Amino acid sequence: MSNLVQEVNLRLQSDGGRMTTQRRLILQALERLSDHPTAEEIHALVRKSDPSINLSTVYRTLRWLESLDLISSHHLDQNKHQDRFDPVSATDHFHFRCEKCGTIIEFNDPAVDDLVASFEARHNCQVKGATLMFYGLCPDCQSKKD
Amino acid sequence: MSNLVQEVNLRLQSDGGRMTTQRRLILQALERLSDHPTAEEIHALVRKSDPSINLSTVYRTLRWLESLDLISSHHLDQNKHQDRFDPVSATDHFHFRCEKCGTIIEFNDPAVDDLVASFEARHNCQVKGATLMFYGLCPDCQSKKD
DNA sequence: CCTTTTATTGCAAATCGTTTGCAACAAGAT
DNA sequence: ATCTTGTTGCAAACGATTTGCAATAAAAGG
Ligand SMILES: [Mn+2]
Ligand SMILES: [Mn+2]
Ligand SMILES: [Zn+2]
Ligand SMILES: [Zn+2]
Repeated sequence: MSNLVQEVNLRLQSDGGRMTTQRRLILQALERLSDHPTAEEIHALVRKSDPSINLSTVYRTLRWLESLDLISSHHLDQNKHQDRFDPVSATDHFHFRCEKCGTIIEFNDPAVDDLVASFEARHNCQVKGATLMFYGLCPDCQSKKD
Repeated sequence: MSNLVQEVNLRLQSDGGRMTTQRRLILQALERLSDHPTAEEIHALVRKSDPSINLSTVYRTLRWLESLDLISSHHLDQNKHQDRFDPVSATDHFHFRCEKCGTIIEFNDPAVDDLVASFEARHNCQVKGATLMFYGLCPDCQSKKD
């Protein structure tokens, strides 16, 4: 049984709720689509196993998983008002997006914590989360001609 | 004459195009609404001077200004798929958003450049832009009871 | 000035991504 | 096997933004 399915089963035991075929399929899809799929992309994949599954069920399930902090969502595309889902919780990891081919590279840097600390000190704020995003050209797209 | 209006007139001279009353009003609104207004908020303000101005004109003008790199837009609200416009170009400045009252604080930190440099070196990428966003509690909301 | 050209507008309708109400369904407890 | 109620599919509503098009009005040229 997949990792996410297990994790969800634990939550269901403590919080109540039901494991359904739809939920199982969506969780499995999230694990296969490790990149940052849209709801439509997840829908397309689960439909291959169960063509009757509805897009609204996909959305409901994704939002539910988000509220459980098992996945997260971001606005990764600029000029697109579309959520992309991250099969990984909001643990601090950040994104680079290639403006040419759309590739997403994930990264982490402990120096962000220093940035946060410095900002908190300067502005007397309490920072609970951060999103950091770089845009530019990936190695492949740099070498290609324009 | 306002700063933005002047800047736009320069662009019109070199690139062609027309200065209209609608554009002038939208530019002035952008200067007055220094916070991060939505298109609707800008529309509401310009309507006070010219009630016949249409929301689609506001959008068209904002997107045009964005393409000229005179303003920028961000997804500042989480869980809201709405653009907020920044009367300032995409010069590197970042945002903190209070999760309780919605206040936006702008800040800058040269250490972000180091972060970028470090990422570029590690991943052989060329970074052209960055967005950084913190969420948490502003000074006021920290002191208030929950 | 007046005419002409064409960039820009207002309007209504279309589009995109997402959410919601509700009756039908099915998980899983009894 | 039955019952309860959480979950689903469907269709419709929704919020934000964009688009096609005929009407309007800048500003250039006479
Ligand atoms: Mn990610
Ligand atoms: Mn700003
Ligand atoms: Zn690329
Ligand atoms: Zn606050």
